[in-house]
Amino acid sequence: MAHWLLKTEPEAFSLEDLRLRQTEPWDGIRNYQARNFLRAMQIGEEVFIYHSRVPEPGIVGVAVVASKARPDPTQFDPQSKYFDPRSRPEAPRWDLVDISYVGKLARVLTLEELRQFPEFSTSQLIRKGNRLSILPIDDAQWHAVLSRVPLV
DNA sequence: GCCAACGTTGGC
DNA sequence: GCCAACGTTGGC
Repeated sequence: MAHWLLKTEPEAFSLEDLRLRQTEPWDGIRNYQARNFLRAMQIGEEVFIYHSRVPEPGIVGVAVVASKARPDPTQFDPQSKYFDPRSRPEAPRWDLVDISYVGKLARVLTLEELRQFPEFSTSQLIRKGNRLSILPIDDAQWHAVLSRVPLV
C-alpha cells in the first residue's frame, strides 16, 4: 500500500488535535496536485503528519486514511475560509479524506535531518519553495523515518 | 495561449 | 514578519 505525507500548521490543526479527536476530515485542500493525491488514497494507507510554519518543521506522527475521497463540504460554505464560489455541487472541485490518529513519533524528525536522508534526496519535500501539502512517500522513505525515530 | 499580476505557502 | 517560490487567474 502507498504511503503519504500530510502537512499541517499546528496552530491551525496539530497532531495533538487529531489525537484528541481520533478521526477528522482533512479538509481545505485547494491545490489540484494535492487533490489528485487525495483521490488516490485508499482506506488503511498510513500517512506521516508533518508540522509546517513552526521553528522546527518536520514529521511528528503517523495517521491512517479512514475514508475514500469525497467532496469537501467547506467548498460550498460561504462562511468557510475554504469557500470556493466557482465550485458547484453537481461538479465538486475539491475532495477530502478522513484521517485517523495512529501515534506520535518519539521526537520530531526535522526537515533539517530529512535533508540528510539519501531516501529523500529526490523528494519534493526538501526542495526549496515546495508548497505541496500532500506528498507520496515510498517504502524506503517510510522505513527510513521510522527506523530513525520510532513511534512512542 | 501567453504572461503579468496576484495570492498563498512555508522556511527562515 | 519577511520574502522566494510557485500555482492560479484573467486580460489580451
